[in-house]
Amino acid sequence: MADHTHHDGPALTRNQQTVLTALKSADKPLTAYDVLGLPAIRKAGMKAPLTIYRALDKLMDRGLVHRIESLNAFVHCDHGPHDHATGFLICTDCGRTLEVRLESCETHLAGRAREQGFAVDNVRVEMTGRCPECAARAAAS
Amino acid sequence: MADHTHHDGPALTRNQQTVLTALKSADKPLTAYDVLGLPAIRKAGMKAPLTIYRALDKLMDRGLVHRIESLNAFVHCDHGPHDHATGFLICTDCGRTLEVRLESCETHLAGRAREQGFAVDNVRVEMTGRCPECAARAAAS
DNA sequence: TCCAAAAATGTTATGATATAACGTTTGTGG
DNA sequence: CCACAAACGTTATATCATAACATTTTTGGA
Repeated sequence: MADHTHHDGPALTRNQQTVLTALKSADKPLTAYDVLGLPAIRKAGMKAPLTIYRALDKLMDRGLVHRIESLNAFVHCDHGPHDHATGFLICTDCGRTLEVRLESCETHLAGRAREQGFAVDNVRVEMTGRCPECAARAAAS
Repeated sequence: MADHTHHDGPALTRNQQTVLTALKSADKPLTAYDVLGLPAIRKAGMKAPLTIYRALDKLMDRGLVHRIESLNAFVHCDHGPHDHATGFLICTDCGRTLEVRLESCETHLAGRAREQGFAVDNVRVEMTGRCPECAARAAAS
């Protein structure tokens, strides 16, 4: 190995790094405008929505960030780079999400699609419900 | 049986019926604004977005219409009333969708969630790819 | 090194999606 | 027939996302 880091393309730009750090610091998915409103983002000089969306697009291209469609929000990927589909568990009480791998399920889903003659290239799964903490809190009340 | 129809609540209102008919006539999902722009809708006197959204909300409550999150669009449910989760196959070429039942897969997905202590109440699956027609057309070119 | 092409960014404006607030009408049960 | 709830109309506004175009930065050769 010639280098001490694993490369998947060029280094992140300053904007991209700033946005990624912001998402990592958040404990739940943030909308682009949530990100835009963060002090760290303003300090970095980012002040237009497009600036945020552009950084998010690049981060998604690399699989470092995922979009939660049903929330119009973005969350950093805590599973490291991966090829297979992931699903998200979204707590309707606290808004936090949990990412789950869908190894076998992806195969199953894509199989169901193939039965219909459909050639799948992307699978998205979002599940809503209560996270363990919120379920416990609800049970206690 | 006392009646010849199966009831699941009160009859649809005129607005709801108009919107449902519009979605049934469409060959792919429509956004609320797509619906708003249809001649049949204008003829029925519906002219504000909120009018459409309200009808769509009620239709979704009854399971007669589904929302495709990744398209911000709505499609009528051609599977009749159902409890279990459904998935959508979305063709990235023609924009048409196919609804597929997820009987066994839902169990699997919810099981994965339960492993994490998550109590799931809703599962959404959206898959993009090419429908049989578009795949054939692409192969021919 | 320096230049040219590509990528990223800044800035302004605008497009697309969705809901708040509030008053009126309609439908339904007592 | 009345009272209540649901649906509706209307206006305004909130929220999410991209177009267009000029400028700067990065990068990869000559």
